[in-house]
Amino acid sequence: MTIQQLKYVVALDEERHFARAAEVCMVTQPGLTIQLKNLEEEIGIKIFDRNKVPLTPTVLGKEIINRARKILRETDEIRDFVINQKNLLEGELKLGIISTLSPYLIPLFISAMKTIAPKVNFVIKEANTGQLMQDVETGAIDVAIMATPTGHPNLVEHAIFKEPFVAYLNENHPMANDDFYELQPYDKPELLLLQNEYCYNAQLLDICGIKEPGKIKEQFSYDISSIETLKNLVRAKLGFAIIPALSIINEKETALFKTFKDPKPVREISFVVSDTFSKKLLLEKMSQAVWDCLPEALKKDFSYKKIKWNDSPYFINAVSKI
Amino acid sequence: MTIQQLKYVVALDEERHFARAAEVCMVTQPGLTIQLKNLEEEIGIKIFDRNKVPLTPTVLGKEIINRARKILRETDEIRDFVINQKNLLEGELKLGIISTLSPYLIPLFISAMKTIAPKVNFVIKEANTGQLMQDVETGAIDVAIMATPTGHPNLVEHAIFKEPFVAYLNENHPMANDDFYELQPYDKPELLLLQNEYCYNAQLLDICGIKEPGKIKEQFSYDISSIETLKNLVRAKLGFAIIPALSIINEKETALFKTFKDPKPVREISFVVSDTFSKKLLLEKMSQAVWDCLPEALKKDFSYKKIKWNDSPYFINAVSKI
DNA sequence: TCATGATTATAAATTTAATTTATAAAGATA
DNA sequence: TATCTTTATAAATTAAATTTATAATCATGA
Repeated sequence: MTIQQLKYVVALDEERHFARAAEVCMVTQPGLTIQLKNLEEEIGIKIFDRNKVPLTPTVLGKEIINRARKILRETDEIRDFVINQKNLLEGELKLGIISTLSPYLIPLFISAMKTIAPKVNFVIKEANTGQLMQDVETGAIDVAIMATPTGHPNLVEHAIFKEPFVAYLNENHPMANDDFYELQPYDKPELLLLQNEYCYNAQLLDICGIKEPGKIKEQFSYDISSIETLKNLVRAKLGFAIIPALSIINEKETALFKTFKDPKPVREISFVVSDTFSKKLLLEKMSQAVWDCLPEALKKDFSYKKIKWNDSPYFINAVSKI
Repeated sequence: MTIQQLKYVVALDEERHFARAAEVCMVTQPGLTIQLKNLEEEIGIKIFDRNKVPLTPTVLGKEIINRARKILRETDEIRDFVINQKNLLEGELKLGIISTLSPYLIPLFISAMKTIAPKVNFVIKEANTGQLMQDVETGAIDVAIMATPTGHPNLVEHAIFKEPFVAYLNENHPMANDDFYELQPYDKPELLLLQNEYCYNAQLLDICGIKEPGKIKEQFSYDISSIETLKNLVRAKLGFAIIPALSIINEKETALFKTFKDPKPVREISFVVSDTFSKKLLLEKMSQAVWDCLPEALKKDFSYKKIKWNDSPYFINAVSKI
């Protein structure tokens, strides 16, 4: 069965005449006759009764013609769908992004998008994970870039990359001269966390295998609201921090940023959209833009351990290769 | 776009590997690669991202893969549908037929069906049109053979043939020696009708252009329940009858049966089924059987005037050629 | 870093299939 | 009976898919 044969069947039903149907299909009559014959032999039934004038579909033939029509419509819809998607590559897109990623990714992302889809205007909002999920659901933003899986049933996640965590030690740390960092029991009470970043903190607690956040170092009297602040606290020898890899790509002095031994703890970064989001080609282009602007090290395969930040039943904690 | 290309796309999504997908499709890897390329160029979008390992569908690609799956499923369903229909060519079928047709058609029909679908057992019920329509709707019978259109929205009609009416004159009739019959005003009061056959009588009144049945000849004191009775009444010179053509095929003495001049009045005989009736192939075979057993004269084109028997809005009184 | 293995892409040759041209057969028409 | 219309068939042609062979790419391990 070929799509062409289905076209012949439908044309023949409309024209009720071999020669005219062939003309409509821009082929000659014997070509159409033979292909109809081939199809009829393949499915094992006569679709048209040639004894009647004008020729008439058989009872079963009518059913097959209807099904053929549907299939042809659907093949056309594939084409139309792609064309429509291309039209959606202009206009405005409201993008939310978690604050522990935003300062490092957004500048690179925006310049990559300028090349890939120059007619799209981005309105960017920085917020925490909970806020972003809510905003996506209400439609306040179109797309969020955040750590996943969310476990939220109405949101669709498109994973883009795995961002490893790195440890930032101060120069007095016992492992300050090692190549890799491995979690030490004495580091746990020193772990610095962020204010108002439940998701991020939960990931760190998971890395450190800490169940009860109460045991960790008390927060300071002011809000630690950014990764940059964390770094400065480490530099002031006030603790030890675990930070995402993209936050060190602009650092000059890299000696005290230690990657973990394999499997490295990572957070999965994804585009999160509502399940009714329709700009799929734009999403694809954005995914491309993020991938293009990533440092090479993050594009390569590596052994990783995906870190969880919630206890959703949808979440599966996995050790695998990208 | 070809069905084969869609198969390749789906196989590739399942295997995520060109060589393995090609193996599944029983082709070589370059063949599959080229066809995927052709399809991607035709619709204008990359379906798979070959940069990732293993290769991954693009966001838009996922959508296309889903649509491809649906189309392939539907093509398979065409095949399955035909196979299922063939299985329905055995078992029992409850067939209803109007009494003005039954004695002439059923014997011929049954012997034709014995060749075409020998494993079908028919349970035949003779009844009037109203009863048959009700029986089809309730499922008491599967198929009815009757005059159409019925105008009933839940019934589906499959026209089989047009049966002309003929006039039966007694030997004293002024046109007894003519080749054709044309309706005469003096015949109207002499027209013989059937008891309990609203539909048949309505057709005769339509032929004769009579609006008010009250004006016609009073019925006799006993029920005239069959065409054969009508014929005998004519032979007894008790009136004039219009009868369906199939009722004279076994008559030896044909001189007093007169066909009408063109356009001949006809009744359209159809299979009538409920709109949920599913044995379409069987219906087709039955249609074939009826056609095969018809006298040649009824298979040929002729100019006709379709006679109505109800005032349904669905009915269109037409003068045309078969 | 160089060779190796795995994977996808490309080129040319081959096979398969669809289509055309030409014509026959069947049926209707005049 | 001849003619016209329509569909079917045969052989030749064209187009397209597929195969074989090989190149290019990229990750991997010595």
